[in-house]
Amino acid sequence: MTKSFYLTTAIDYVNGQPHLGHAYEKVISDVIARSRRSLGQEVFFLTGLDEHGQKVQQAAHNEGKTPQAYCDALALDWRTFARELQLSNQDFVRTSDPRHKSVVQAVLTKLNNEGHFYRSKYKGFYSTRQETFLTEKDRRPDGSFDPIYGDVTELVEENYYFKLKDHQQWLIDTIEANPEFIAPINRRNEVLGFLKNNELEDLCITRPAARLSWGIPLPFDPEYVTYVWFDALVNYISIPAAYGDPKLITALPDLKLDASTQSQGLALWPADLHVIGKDILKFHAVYWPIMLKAIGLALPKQILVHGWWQKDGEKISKSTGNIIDPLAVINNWSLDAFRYYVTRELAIGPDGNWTDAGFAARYTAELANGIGNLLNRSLAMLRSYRQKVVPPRHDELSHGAMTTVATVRTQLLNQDLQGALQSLFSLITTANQFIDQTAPFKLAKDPAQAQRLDEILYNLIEVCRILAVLIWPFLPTTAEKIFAQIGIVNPPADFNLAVWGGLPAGHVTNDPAPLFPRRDTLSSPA
RNA sequence: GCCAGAGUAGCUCAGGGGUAGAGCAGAGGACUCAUAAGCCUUUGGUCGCAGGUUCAAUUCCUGCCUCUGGCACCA
Repeated sequence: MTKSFYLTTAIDYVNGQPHLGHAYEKVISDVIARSRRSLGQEVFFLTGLDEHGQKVQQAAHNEGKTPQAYCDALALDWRTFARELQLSNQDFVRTSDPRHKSVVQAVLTKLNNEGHFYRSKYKGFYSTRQETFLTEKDRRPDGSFDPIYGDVTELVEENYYFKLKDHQQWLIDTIEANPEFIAPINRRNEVLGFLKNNELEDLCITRPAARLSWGIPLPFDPEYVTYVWFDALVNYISIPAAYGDPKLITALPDLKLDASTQSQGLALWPADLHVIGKDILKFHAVYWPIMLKAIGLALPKQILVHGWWQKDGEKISKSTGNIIDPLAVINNWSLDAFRYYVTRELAIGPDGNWTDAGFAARYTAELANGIGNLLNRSLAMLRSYRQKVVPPRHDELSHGAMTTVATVRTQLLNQDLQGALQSLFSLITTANQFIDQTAPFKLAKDPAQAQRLDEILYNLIEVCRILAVLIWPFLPTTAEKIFAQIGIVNPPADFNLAVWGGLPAGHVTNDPAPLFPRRDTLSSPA
């Protein structure tokens, strides 16, 4: 079986409801997944939830639920959210899944047997009320701890540690030898700078089950559960293992799995892309590669780090109330408008700034007046002048269109989603200029110009058809609507359709209908 | 505090030793197929501040100011 393009999102921690940051990461990942599929690759797109830990245990307790029941309820919301975003994920992992737990335990068993762990004592200040250790940073200027922590006592706790330290130089060498491993480049420099200027400390990988019961028990010491690293990060390999990826079956020979899914033998690992936020870069660029090396697995091809959103130039925060509810935006403006704004507004990497005015401006200028109006005027002219029948093929805009197609292809393969949208819209401008220069509405008044009018109309409809194919990974519903209006039955989900001349003479289109109705028109009384 | 990066048109940003660029916003115009859309033209800048190197600096160097990111909690 040939290896699929395997991409993942971060798995989100289930305390609370999904917000713009979650939606953003999932949408850009989905666009990448759809792009690769359109370009002919098999794709496995994974997203999911991180469910263990103190906060969830506490929140469940407060609601009088078991942690599992609490997570089950929230997981439903998050799956619904994924559907609302039209994510094309193949699976949805939850860290409380038995299939995930068994992989985590197999990993822990293997690394323990091979001497990657040791026990050690940690002495620190412990807040019983918050059930957490405090650090020097938690002290107030006078040296005391904030009363919210209650009684703070010095406590000694024994835990398991993973030997990170030994692999520091290897990691530096690996990152330097693989320039693509961390993108964008400034994030790579950040990691290298950190690794060269600091000595790694070994990683504490457990919590005593006595104070954190909602976790995965260590197979070799039931007094402990594994802490976040060997739980959440492992999701990236636990799902491939569940589908019987031979690389994982070999690396984890003691793993017992569900035979029905395992028999599929999907070839997924190594991941081609981990899409993450900048806040979890260290875990993915430092801990995870070393964990994989210890397990005996290849590293992912690339870690793609995106930025955060601000609103009106300020940090998004619930307390100040400047929040964006993605579902409200989707209900108000349509899913495709949301997907368009977040992919078009910024490149993957820098922080973005959400403004309602900017959103409305892009909607009107680019979606309604841009792609929507081009399709509308092209189909309207074909209807008026040729009774919706496509004339014989003509190639006047072919060269420009094919140049755009080639550029977009390269940009999609480089995950340059913003650039691809910009390229695609330049073709819209070209087509609008073409209409202006050739003035088909004038030619229509002169029967002697019938052939020239045919030529122009063919070029316009064909450009619209190609635009639908190019835009499908970003705006799947819109692309399908364009095809439907042109009267094409097959889906626009295949990049190979973006070849000039695909529209046959004599084809009959449907009637035009606005793809993105102008909002000012909508809201004004008739 | 330490380590990076950035300050260029109203906004978002590109560029780079020799007449400052794009998109959007603003202004004007010709048209009418279209969602009053589209097209053409066009106004805006001491290129953060102060020095230095150079025939020539927005670009290179130094200092300063401001902002952002990282310095192991958090999409």
